[in-house]
This record gives sequence, structure tokens and C-alpha cells, in this order.
Amino acid sequence: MTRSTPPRARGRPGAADDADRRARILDVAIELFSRHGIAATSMSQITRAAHVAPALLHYYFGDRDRLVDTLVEERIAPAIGAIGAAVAAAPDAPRDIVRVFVRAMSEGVTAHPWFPPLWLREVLSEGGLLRDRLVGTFATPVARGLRDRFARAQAEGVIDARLDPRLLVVSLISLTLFPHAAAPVWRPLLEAGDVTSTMLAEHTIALLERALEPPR
Amino acid sequence: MTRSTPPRARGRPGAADDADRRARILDVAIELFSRHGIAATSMSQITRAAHVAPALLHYYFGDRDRLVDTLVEERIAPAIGAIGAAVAAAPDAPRDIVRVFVRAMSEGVTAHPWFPPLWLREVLSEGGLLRDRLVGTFATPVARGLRDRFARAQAEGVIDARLDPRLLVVSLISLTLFPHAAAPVWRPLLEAGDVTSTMLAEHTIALLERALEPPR
DNA sequence: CTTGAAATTGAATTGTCATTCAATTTAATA
DNA sequence: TATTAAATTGAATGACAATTCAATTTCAAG
Repeated sequence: MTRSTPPRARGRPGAADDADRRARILDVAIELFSRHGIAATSMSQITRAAHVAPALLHYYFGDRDRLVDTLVEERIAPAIGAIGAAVAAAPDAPRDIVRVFVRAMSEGVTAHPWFPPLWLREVLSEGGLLRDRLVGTFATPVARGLRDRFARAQAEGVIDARLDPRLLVVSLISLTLFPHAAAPVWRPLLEAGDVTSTMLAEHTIALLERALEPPR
Repeated sequence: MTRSTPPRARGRPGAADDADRRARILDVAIELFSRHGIAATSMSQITRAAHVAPALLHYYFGDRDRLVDTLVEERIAPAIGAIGAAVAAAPDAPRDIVRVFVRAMSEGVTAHPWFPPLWLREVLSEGGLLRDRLVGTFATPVARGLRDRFARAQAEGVIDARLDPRLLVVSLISLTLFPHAAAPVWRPLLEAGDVTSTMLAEHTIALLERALEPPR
């Protein structure tokens, strides 16, 4: 493998040279973390992909751990915040909650494709390196809010009594996050190259709306 | 960190000493791979957890790659095979397919808790190290079989016309695999410590059966 | 202009990892 | 019992990773 960019000269680069290396390092890092997992991605891999010297990472971020902290603050937290805000603003009818959540997730994921794999690996899988940093602050209020609203709707008789409101939250997240993360596998496998993000969202909404209805 | 077992003497151990190290290495390896990801797990971590010398791994399995191959052959393939067989034997009615699949998955996962995280990370996530080894041989026939049976049922009018049979397969897998892998997160978060594997399965079956029904 | 701060690099350091190898001990076979 | 095969280890090797540091270059402020 030959180096694709010529080795840069030492010293501070000229202004027009190639702007905002810091942002590019963060982009490359979150991409690699999402693709290969945080623990499996070395600093060297990041520097190679971003075409910078290893020492630059340490100049900007200190060490590995603080690089991860920075990504959480500057990239991941805002992305989750947007989804949480959309759901919080939704009306109380279960159909509306479902529709708003699915669409918000669909849009968020389109804007940030690194999100589903990263969440699967680093939050949900046991031993995930982001679990502690994200669950308490970000996931808990959204999930509990959904649970409480489903429970209230069920008490009013607008949700099938056989369903558990807590598990409904799990089902909802399963149906939105998982298909996106798994798309590279099922798309070719099920000959579903034509399925767009929107089609997926509408399928999910149709499925859930029907599932929630109480019988008769 | 002090060594928890005293360093073993060199040479072949006595028969009663501590049997079947090879099997124990495989157990430990699949557990660690499931918890931390394959790429993120070092041979040394495995040897430390299994209380054997690093060289023993190479004696039994050659190198890292062949250790993974061995795990696929001896542990993962049989586990998937059992689920595939159950589904293949199910009757053609969508309700039956769903019920058999969900229950088979639930039982398989109870017997092999390493399965969901490993599948999520190493098969479904982009860059997963098991994708190529598992998708073609194992996942494809099961997934396409399900799709075709759903499509036929839909043509006969027993499945809601708004649902896409291909995405139904995705939904089905999402609803079975994901909740198990994510359980360590949602259980405390949603105060669902009382939810058993069976309750989860029955919730999922109820949800899907209702969702499949054509309206009116 | 001069000077100091910012951005960037190559090289050095220290640790860990995968893999190999010879030595050692026990089991199985003849 | 003698001999060979199997199972296991400690130690050595070479690659690569994380981190530090001094040197270099450019920008910004005076």
C-alpha cells in the first residue's frame, strides 16, 4: 500500500492548504469507530485515514479516551438530542408517537449513517464503550417517556391489552434502529435494492399502527 | 491484578487435573468475542481468561483466523442450524411461521447467550468479521424462505397488503434478535427486571400476529 | 519587522500482541 | 519397560500501537 498523499512538510500549513483538520479527524474517527468498533480502531488507523501525523491526534485531543469524549459531545449528543426533541413534541396518541418517532429516526439516520452501527455496538452490546456515557443522560428520559405514554394510552383502551408498554418501547426501537444497521446485509440478500429509507419507515409505521389497535 | 490460578507446571497435565482445555478455550473465546468484539479481543485476553499459556492457542488452532474458523464450525453453525430447521418444519400459515420462529429464536438465545451480540456486531454491522462466513451459507436460505412464504400468504390475502414481505423478514429478525442483545440496557432502564424470555416471546408474537392481519 | 503562539511533523520510548520454538511432562503403545 | 506421541509451558522475536517531545513552519499581534 503506497501512501496516497505525499508526506506533508513539517510545520504549520498555509491557510488555503487544507482547512479544518480537527473536524476531519472527528469525521474519520466516528466513521471508523462505527465500522470497526471503538476498541478495534487504533489511533494509527485514524491518522492514516485522515492523512495526518499520529502526534496531531494527541495535540488536539490528548489521548484516546478524550477523543471519544469529544466525539460524544460534538457529534453524538447533538444527533440524539434532535430525535429526543422531535418525540417530546409529538401529540399523545400512540399512532402519532409511533409516526413521529419512526420518521425522526429515519431522518436522523439518513443524516448520520454512522449512528445505527455505533449504537448497536457501543451502547447495546454488553461491554460497549459508550453505554455508560450515553444511556443515563440521553436514552433514559426518551425511553421512559415513551413507556409512560404507551401505558397511559393502554389504560384508556387505545392499545391492545396483551402488549407490555415497556416491551413496546423495545419493539419500537428494535424496528427502527436494527433495520438500518443491518441494511448492508438484507438489501442484497432479499433483493431489496429498491427499498428506500422512506419505504422502510412507512412499512414500519403501518406494521406498528396495526399492531397497537385493540381487537374489534 | 494478581494471577488467580498458580502458574501451572510445564508439560502434559495429569488426566484428572482439569479436563478438556480445548473446549474451555472455545467457550472463553466465544464469550469474549461476543462481549468485546472479535477484532477487539486479543489472544492474550483469551489465554488469560482461560488460564492457559498463549502458546496453547497456537498449538490447538494455529493462528487467530483459524480459531475463528473453528468457532464458526463447532459452535455457531450448529446453533443457527437448529433455528433454521425449526422454521423449515413450520406450517405455512403466517401465524405459525411467526410463532415457530420467535419461539425457536427465544430458545436458541437462552441456550447460547453469546449469539445475539455476536450476530449484531460481527454479521450485521458493516465490517463485521463473520459476515462473509455466515450470511451466504446460513442466513440466505432461511431469510429467502421466509420472504417467499410471506409473499405467498400475502397473495392469498391473509397478510395486510401494505406490508412488504421482504421488510417483514427484516422486522421479524429485528424483533427477535435486537431485544435480546439490548436486554442489559433496557431491563434496568425500563424497570423490566421481571420480564422473562417467555414473556418477551409472547409479546412479540402478539404484536406480529395482530400486525399481519389484513384490516377488516 | 519582530516575536510569540498555533499547528504540524518525524523520531524516540515504552508497552503489548501474535507467533514461533525448544524444553518438559504425562499418556499411550509396543 | 522402552519409546513415541500428545499436551503444555516459558522465553524469544518482530510488528505495531499509544504516547511524548523537540524541531519546524506559518499566522497574528505588537
